[in-house]
Amino acid sequence: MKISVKVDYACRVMAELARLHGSGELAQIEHLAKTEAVPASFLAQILGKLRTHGLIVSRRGNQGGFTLARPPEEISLYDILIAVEGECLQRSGNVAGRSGRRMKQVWDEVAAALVQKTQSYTLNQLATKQQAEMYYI
Amino acid sequence: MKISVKVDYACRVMAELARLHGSGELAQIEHLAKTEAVPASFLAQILGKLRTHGLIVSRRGNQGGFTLARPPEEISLYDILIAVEGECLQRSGNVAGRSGRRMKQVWDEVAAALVQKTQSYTLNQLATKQQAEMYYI
DNA sequence: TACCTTCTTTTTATATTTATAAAATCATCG
DNA sequence: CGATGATTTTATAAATATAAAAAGAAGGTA
Repeated sequence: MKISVKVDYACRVMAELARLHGSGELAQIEHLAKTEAVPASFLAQILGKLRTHGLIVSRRGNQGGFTLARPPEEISLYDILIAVEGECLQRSGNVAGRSGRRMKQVWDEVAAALVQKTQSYTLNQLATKQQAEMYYI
Repeated sequence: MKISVKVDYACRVMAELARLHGSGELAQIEHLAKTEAVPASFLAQILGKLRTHGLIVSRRGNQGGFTLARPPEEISLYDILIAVEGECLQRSGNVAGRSGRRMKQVWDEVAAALVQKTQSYTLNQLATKQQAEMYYI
């Protein structure tokens, strides 16, 4: 029940892509890695996930790079979570013992609350402009 | 962002302790392990955490065992989470890059929602009586 | 066509966490 | 004292997270 570095990286990079959205230019891995302080090699894998889940599109070759597949307001924090981690608040255990069933019920309700909360954040809320020049390394 | 087997075990065992609460008898590891289908040796460590965090009390020796430190309605799902896992929805990463600060803000808000939700469940809600005889192994 | 750029995929490596087990030790009761 | 049962310590297998690198594919340009 922790937020992995990976999913945090993914969100930061998506926020940067949101800032660049509309300019018509593609962002390259190198740029994203620099501005969001993410290891480039790790980022390549993360972008792969985001792409296969349809959140971003890519183009190879000269002037290639990445851009959002949809407008920022149509991509939620939840979408990113699912793309990078699969289901959120999944139970690894099985339903056993006297309280197994009831606990599953409870976990499902807690998970539902989390889903609702994360769906309420969209990329344009994450990509605030005023922090565009503030780096914290 | 997964629910670990460990914390699920902890909750199930606490639910069973809640059912036994008030009878004046202590529950032994062996009993808890059986009725909630938890490996006994693993359970010993989990009970240790619950004990050092003040959720349960124990007595050694003959007729020893465990019991809740407070009435079931004063112990929440959140209390168990903290005891077994430490902070909930902690970020493992650091605050870096153009979006680092903003993302931390967002994660904190999401975490707050989760805290509120888990605090709303207390042990007497988890330990439903009607399932007392229903085993799912 | 040749070449360069940039994404894409795969492989490999390491560190950390998770889940489990077992053994040794300590406390308490009768 | 001796049996019982909690407590602590240690070990370890497996999974996961994080990271780096290399080989491969695609697109654009000279």
